[in-house]
Amino acid sequence: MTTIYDVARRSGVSPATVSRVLSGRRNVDPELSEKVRAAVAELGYRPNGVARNLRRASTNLWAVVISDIENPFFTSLVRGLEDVAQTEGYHVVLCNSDEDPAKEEAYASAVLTEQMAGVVISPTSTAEGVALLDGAKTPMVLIDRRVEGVEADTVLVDNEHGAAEGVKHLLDGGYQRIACITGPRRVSTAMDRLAGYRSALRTAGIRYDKDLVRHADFREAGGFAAMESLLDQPEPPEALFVTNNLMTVGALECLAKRGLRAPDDIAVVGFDDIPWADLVVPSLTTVAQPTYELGRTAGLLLKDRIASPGRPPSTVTLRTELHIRATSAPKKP
Amino acid sequence: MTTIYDVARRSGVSPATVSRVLSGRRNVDPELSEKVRAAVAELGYRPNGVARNLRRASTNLWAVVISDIENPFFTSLVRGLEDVAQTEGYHVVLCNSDEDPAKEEAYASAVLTEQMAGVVISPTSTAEGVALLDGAKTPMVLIDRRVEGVEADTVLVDNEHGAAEGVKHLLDGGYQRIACITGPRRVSTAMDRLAGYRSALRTAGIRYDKDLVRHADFREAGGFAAMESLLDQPEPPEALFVTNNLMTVGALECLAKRGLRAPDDIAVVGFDDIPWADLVVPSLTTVAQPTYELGRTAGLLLKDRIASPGRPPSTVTLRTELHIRATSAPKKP
DNA sequence: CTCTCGCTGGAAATCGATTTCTGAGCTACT
DNA sequence: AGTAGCTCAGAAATCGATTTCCAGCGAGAG
Repeated sequence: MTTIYDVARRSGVSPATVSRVLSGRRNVDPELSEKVRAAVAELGYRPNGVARNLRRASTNLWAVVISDIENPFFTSLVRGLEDVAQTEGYHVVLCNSDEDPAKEEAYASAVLTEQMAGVVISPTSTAEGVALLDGAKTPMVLIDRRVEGVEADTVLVDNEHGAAEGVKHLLDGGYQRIACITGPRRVSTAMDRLAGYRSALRTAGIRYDKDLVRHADFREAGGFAAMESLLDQPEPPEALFVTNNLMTVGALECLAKRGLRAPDDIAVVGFDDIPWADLVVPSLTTVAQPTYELGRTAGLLLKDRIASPGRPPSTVTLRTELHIRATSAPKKP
Repeated sequence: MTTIYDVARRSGVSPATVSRVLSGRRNVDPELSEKVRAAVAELGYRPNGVARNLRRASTNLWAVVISDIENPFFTSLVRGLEDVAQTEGYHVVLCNSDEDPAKEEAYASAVLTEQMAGVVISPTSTAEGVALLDGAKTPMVLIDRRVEGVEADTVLVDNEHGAAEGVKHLLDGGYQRIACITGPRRVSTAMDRLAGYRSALRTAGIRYDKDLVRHADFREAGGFAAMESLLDQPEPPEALFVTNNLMTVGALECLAKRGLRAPDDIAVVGFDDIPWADLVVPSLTTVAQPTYELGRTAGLLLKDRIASPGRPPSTVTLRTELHIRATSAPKKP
């Protein structure tokens, strides 16, 4: 391993000068500068980033803590974040928490010991990791979910409005008995989207019926089970609103298993787009989140937070977009 | 920031002893040990990972260099890798190369300056990054593609066999004029899968017709264009084999645009599974790669390579699996 | 009883780059 | 001419943990 001392010796200057030439932070005699560059090239010198990090007391790493990179919602988000990171000179460390508070905390702990420059995190329900990071004043951006009692930059989508729009679309199609499968009560997105569902019903003058609502776990199996339970009722719903992509898939699988079809047997609108939704037949109507933008915005906020740690936290709320496709076709008379 | 010296002072021992207690690499008097632990707890001490990395001359970071995390093939692979990394105490740094040799090289360079412990890489066609890493003797696992002239651990799937199986399935269904859309000539997977296509035809006694073959870029737009060009021929094909997922989607979009349907107008088999393929109607027949296993295997190889850098490189070849669905239904008489 | 071996704890060196401090040399102004 | 002020190069301190080296002590063998 060639060090800065080797380069210094070779070019007949001090290590300090080599450092100054390479970082360009101070004027150096062009002649010496040239010698240093030559020595660097000859020796194939490459600075040791770890040593630099130690001295500078910071790294160029960002962590992104999400529940599962296999969920398309997160992969696109991570892509947006990575694009920002790359242009800003950071690298992204991928952390799958699987919604497990213990894993989240382990990653948060790693963020601290490895002195990472910042974190973008989608908190688990208990958010212990968030508390740890918040206490350590690590630059942090919350994404997708709010956390009570934590003041941090946050990027959200307008869940309530998006959900209301999706449900209103079903109402406009003539559906009245609309069921809702949402997530755990402790997760802000689940509650916000449920609120949107309720507000759309209220606006349409339809009474809220709690027998048409299920709280599941945001996973495929949970969506499947919730759908079964809804269909097993004496009077099953004629339309369905599901508050995330995995549960939507679970619900659709349940329908397929029972030989039911959307929209003829039951109309469906799902939150979160799915990849290549246009190719699916019948194609799925979704409340699409701007996932790439979510990640990109988080990256920009994180960059700003690192640049000026003192400024008050801001919350950015992005709009969802209703993608009307086949599963929500108007009710036939 | 509390350091090991603070802990040492507080517990009345030397920093060396604190280090020994925390790393557990040498026997320490239980009484001192207890004092140290108490001081650690009181001060909320957390070791500085960067300092440790400098002294140990290694980090606990793995880089995974892929073309695009938004491609489901890679997201599942990355997930498999990350699971191994986590159990082995490493973190995964995500690097999207976008098939751009310059980006690949920039990431390879970062791997070296940041002293990362290892790399899993899906090489771009020119593989300059791979050459750089290979020259620096960085522990490295090649994934998905072979690289001429580089001796490194490699994880592949049996592309030729998988492709042949997919094409044979079409032949068995009574299709004869089978087209193939494959990738760039410089990419090993494109050529291996094309070879599988040819060998299946040969086995069936069908002459290879180069007018039925297109080389595209492994992207959606390329698949779309290739499909157009195939359909615009005087005698269009009656079945199609596409060698990756994005080009398959492009080809299907082209069919949809022209009002053609699979399998009635043209039967389709695609390489790479797509998420929730079962929900798509008509569902797509695919030659599925064990993507999660690919990533997991790469992780295990990398771990072994780091543990024993001297041992000869090995290549692991995993099997593909033909998922027969609707788009390849047998030809109707 | 003495010598050696083994075990433990502390002092100090070490990893490699950055940065502060110091001093030399030069300019410019009084 | 003398001095204040400036620029720039080098010496040395620094970041924080690890690890080598050494000293002291106790046990066991000869």
